[in-house]
Amino acid sequence: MKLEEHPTTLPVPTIRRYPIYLREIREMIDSGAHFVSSAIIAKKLGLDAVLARKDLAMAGVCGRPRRGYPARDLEKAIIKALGWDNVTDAALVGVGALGSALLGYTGFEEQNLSISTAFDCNPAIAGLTIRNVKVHPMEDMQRLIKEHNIRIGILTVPKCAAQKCADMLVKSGVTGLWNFTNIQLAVPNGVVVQNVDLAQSLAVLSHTILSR
Amino acid sequence: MKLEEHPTTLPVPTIRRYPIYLREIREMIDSGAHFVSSAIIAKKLGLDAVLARKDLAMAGVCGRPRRGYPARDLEKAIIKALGWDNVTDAALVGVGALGSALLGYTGFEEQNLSISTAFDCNPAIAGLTIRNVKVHPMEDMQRLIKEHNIRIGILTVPKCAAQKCADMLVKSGVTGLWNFTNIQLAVPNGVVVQNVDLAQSLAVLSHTILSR
DNA sequence: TAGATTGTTAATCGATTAACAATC
DNA sequence: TAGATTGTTAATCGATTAACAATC
Repeated sequence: MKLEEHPTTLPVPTIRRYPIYLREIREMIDSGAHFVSSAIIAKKLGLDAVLARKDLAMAGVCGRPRRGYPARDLEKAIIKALGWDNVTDAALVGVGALGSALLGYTGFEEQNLSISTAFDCNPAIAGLTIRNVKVHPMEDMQRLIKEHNIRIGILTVPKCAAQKCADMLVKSGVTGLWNFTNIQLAVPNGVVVQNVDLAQSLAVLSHTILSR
Repeated sequence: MKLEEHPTTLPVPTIRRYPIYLREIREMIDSGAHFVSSAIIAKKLGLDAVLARKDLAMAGVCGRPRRGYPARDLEKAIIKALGWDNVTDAALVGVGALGSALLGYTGFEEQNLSISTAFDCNPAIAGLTIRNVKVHPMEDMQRLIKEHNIRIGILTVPKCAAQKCADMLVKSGVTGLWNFTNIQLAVPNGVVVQNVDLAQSLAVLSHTILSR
């Protein structure tokens, strides 16, 4: 009988809370804490303490009664669970306003994400260096993605180009797509798509304002 | 006994799917459809047909056996449920790279959101007109937000300024904050905060790639 | 009519919360 | 020791899915 090779899949809600815990834990470490308790973290984040405790337990770190969890270990465990323990190289396609903003965003260091390569079909843009990242023509995609062993493709192209660019990225070998367009992408099995859809977020905001 | 004045609160997962249904329905209307069925919509979006049917039912539109739902009515009902039937004016604070990108994003028309005013504390930026929106100094916030009856504040400032700007927006009278910073904002009761946290989205993507 | 579709009611599933024992 | 905290087990809650009746 073969053992499970892959790490266990955690519940999506838990995964979504991990980056928030992570920030909090890091902040506490920075202010000198060696142990952090679920109660304090939960309070700061407005969550139930039991929920936080369960989430943290899933990262595989044991806490100590009266003390809490060892801060560094917890930090490392969460980073590991998210796959943020090594630098992940990503390629961004579509260097428009949003694409440039993402290229210049320094916050991705927190996630060990490095947008090392960018592509644009506009010959006036390809060739430029935007925010320290060189923009390449689409023809070079397959070669560069293989060369740099890039796993994640970031889609910041106009709607109409989205599926075509997704296809190119997949063909070049990326296994994850971070989709900032509003298109429902079709991808082969084994490729993961994560959509960032501002309309969904705004919908919750507007509806909540409305029904208050 | 007093009747409930506010529209019923719908489940958040349903609300988050509404913009996706809306796009699909609009597309079908554009291609001449007068009726749309839950089965077809669900198939296109990769959802269960019963789920789509329940979601659509919550918008309050009755479908007809063998036909489906009247497309226009359904469109209107969803728009209404989201509060997108009238233009909502929003103010954006922090005209950096992300702020500018949002100012220039044409997709908000779909949601009837108009970012009509922007603010920046940098005197080199305040006074400029960026992507057709005039940027004002922070001192003018309270006056302008009241004058234009602005309900939503969009926060695209650096971390360190986030809470202070949120306070100013709330003081000026906005009831909803669309928070693009990674800070956990503290707001008084009655003010709604919706966070757009890329780290959460990336966490799901990285973890899913990892555990595949 | 037959069959596609809606609408409703019940069952399942998973996440959150509650209760409480264990430990330092 | 007393009390704060973790960890576990059970209960609750809500969303999704399944089963099936109603309708055109």
